[in-house]
Amino acid sequence: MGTGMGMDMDTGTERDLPHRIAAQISDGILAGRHAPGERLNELQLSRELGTSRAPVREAARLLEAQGLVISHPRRGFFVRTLTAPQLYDMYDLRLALEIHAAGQALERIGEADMDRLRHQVGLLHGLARSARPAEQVAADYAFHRMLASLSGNGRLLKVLDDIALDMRAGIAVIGRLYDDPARIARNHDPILEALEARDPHRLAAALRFHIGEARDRVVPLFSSLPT
Amino acid sequence: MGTGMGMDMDTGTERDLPHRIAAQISDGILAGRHAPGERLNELQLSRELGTSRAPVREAARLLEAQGLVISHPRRGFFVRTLTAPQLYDMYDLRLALEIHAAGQALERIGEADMDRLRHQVGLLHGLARSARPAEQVAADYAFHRMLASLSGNGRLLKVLDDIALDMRAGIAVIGRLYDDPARIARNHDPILEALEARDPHRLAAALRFHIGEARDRVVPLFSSLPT
DNA sequence: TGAGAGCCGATTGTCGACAATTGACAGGCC
DNA sequence: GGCCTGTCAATTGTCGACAATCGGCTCTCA
Repeated sequence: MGTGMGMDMDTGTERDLPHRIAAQISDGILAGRHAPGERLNELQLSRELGTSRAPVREAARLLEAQGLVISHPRRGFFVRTLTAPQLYDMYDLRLALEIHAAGQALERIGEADMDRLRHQVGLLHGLARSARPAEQVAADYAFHRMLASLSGNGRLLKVLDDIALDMRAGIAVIGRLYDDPARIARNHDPILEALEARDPHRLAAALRFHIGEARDRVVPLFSSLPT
Repeated sequence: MGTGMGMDMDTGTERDLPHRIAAQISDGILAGRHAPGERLNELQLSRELGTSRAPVREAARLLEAQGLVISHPRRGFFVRTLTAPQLYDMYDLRLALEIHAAGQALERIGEADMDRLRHQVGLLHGLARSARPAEQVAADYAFHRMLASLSGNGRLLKVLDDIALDMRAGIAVIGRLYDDPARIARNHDPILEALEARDPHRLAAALRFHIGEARDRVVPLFSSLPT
């Protein structure tokens, strides 16, 4: 088993200005401050950030290669719009990656890791009644990311991170994704059980069910968007 | 099944200057003109390309997000160096993705597609005696990409493309990868047979064997590099 | 009234310049 | 002799400016 890097892909170094700007724009997109399809005005952004346009453009290039932003030559940078098939593809890809990652994780996982996973699922259950969608999404994502990181495959984790970011950006327009938090929390129990039983088959099935359900719930909802 | 885009992810539009520069740098890395770990001198590159440094920096950002290049703040951009575990991770990821993609492709594949796949494998066999490694690699890659594109998942194809580029860049230092072209060509036959038989299990096994073999051959070779 | 040509403000793409930082080199001190 | 320090060329990071281009608007004409 290979381990390209630890679970924290963070380099630890202070980040570049273009990277910080890219993070700012990312956050802006995720927070809904920039709607999908919206044009990113370089001059306006640079003024808001107190810099010139050059670092902003570099940040936009980072986001472009990451898939969050698309550049139309001579027109500028635009927040990427997601089509339903693209969203479906991302769920499909996530499914394949997470199942594979979980399988790998099974062979590397320790008791301390199991504890953290259990804790995370417990957190999910606790949040189920809190009616704070943002925290639920975060906790859900944290669990999946934790599991993926236990695969030891840093590249896989990076791909999943990119997908997660892209998905969250694209479906930020849908406010209420977590229509039944308790059910979603419960969907994580079989995953946990399969992990404890070290049963790769059940693990794959549980993930397939959970992610497949999310896909079948979100994609149709997304398809029937106003615009 | 979703289809985010066709098999040609090319936008069709004329490319940006930064994109063209990024392609140039990519090619330079793949051709071995830029060794892994080497610093990319912005001024020199811009002069060679007849532009200023701004588009070069944007190109470097594109490559950075893609993983081909890494930026050390205040130090510049460097061609990414690959470690053996990272290379292993890429093979592992490729394995998971290609198996998944092939499974999806099974349900969408037509007779015309099968013909093209057959043709490609035939080409591989023909090239096995040609002693032209570059063309063999290209033909091999073309087959795998074709199969992956038949999954209909554009995002998956993009990830595989990124990995392939990254891998080829990292192992460009190893000249002779195709020590036994005939054997590698033969490894594609079971894949083709499984496809014709519409047998997902055999298909997965054939891919696992083929890619796993490549991994077990390349990674140790890479580990024992001079520097 | 509707369509088309032409103008105009706004925005992008690129450039050259300048300040800040880095790594290397030479020189001095212990 | 080896290590530390100060200087210096080379390079990066950022900026403001300028030309090119785009989309929208208005004006004109049938």
